[in-house]
Amino acid sequence: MKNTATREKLIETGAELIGQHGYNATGINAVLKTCGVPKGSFYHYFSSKEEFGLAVIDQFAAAYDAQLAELLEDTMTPPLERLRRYFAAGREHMHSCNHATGCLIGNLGQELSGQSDTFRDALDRVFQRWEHRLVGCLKGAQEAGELSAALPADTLASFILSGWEGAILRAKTLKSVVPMEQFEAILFQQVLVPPESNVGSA
Amino acid sequence: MKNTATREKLIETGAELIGQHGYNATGINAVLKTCGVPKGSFYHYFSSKEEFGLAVIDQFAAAYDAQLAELLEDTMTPPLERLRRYFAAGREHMHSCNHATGCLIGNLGQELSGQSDTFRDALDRVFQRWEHRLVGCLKGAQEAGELSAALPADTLASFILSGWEGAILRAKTLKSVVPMEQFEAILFQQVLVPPESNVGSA
DNA sequence: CTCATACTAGACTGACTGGTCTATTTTTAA
DNA sequence: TTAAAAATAGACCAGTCAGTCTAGTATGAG
Repeated sequence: MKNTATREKLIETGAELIGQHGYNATGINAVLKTCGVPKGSFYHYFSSKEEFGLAVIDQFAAAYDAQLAELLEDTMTPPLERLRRYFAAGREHMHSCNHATGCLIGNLGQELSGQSDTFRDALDRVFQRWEHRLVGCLKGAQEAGELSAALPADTLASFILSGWEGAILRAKTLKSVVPMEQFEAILFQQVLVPPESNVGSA
Repeated sequence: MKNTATREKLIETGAELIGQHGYNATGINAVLKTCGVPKGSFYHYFSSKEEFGLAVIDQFAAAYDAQLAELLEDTMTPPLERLRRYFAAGREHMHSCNHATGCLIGNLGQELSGQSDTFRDALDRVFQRWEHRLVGCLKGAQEAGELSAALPADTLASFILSGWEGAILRAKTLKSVVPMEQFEAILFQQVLVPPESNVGSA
């Protein structure tokens, strides 16, 4: 029987520290000290820091995707309202980490995608799954008549994901969720508009 | 007379390496080896790596702001066309660095704003100057009747900056400028619209 | 019980980190 | 001409890094 508890503890601690300080700035020794695991165990479960980092990404992606599915596929709620709840959850998370962590995948994408193709591929897959969830929600909104069908859902999803990630970045440097609120405001006012409406008219 | 050539060479090399690998992953020795400057000179000009990093940011911000002013305040060109040129320049730069570097300020904002308030402040000031240039251009567009005056220019500028930074991040992880193109497409189709137009109607 | 495997434990290694130190050369000003 | 200041030069330091190594303990199968 495999003891996965230690492995999970390492990954959990790693996600926390890497989220706070980034991948390069997080030493293995710091992870070990934080969760009280000896080095021998670490290299029993992971062959290298890179493999560990990938495991952290995988674990985070799985948990995040589950949360995303729950929020964006909640059929009891109108599609655009699900999106609003998703944004609200993001803002809350930003508050709860004192505007310091932001989005682990976004952080690592910025830090590592120019450094290692293995990491870049892993992170890109996460982004694409994420985008795919958005596409589903947006198509639902179009079918429900909440959203103009004139805009292709996949382009829209890419637009939203980019904007949201950028807003998180700005929120980090500003130490305020205002950029996230501004992004959401204009997004719903100008982009996620019902069919045949006259938006933005002066 | 101060010999600023060596200092500038250090900053230039630093900007390049930090842009490629990030701040933490760029060692001082690597910078020195790349530009052939001995360590004694480095610590003659900079008291620490942090001060060096801030100098790199300052230098980059000044150069970037100058370029921004040239593009966005070119009165021979209609305001929204200036913005399109700015986006085109960004895409070209993304190509020219093989989708690896992206935006130095965005990279460092992601990497360092949770790590050091000094860095965070410096980077935030750059973002704000940048945003201010956008506000000017957007107000110009509103005055020229190219853009609905219903949307506050500062909220719009924040929206654009966030979206653009996020699109750059996505472009890095995807190794493709498509996210930047998608952002621009929807931005001009839905957000930067003339007064009283019926956009997005199905 | 016995033996192999899973796991824990942490001292240790070589490479590299940011930073210090002393010495030397070049430049400037008087 | 000379002395101070600016700048170059790189050996060196303590600390940290990812990763290795050996040893010991727990566990489960037969």
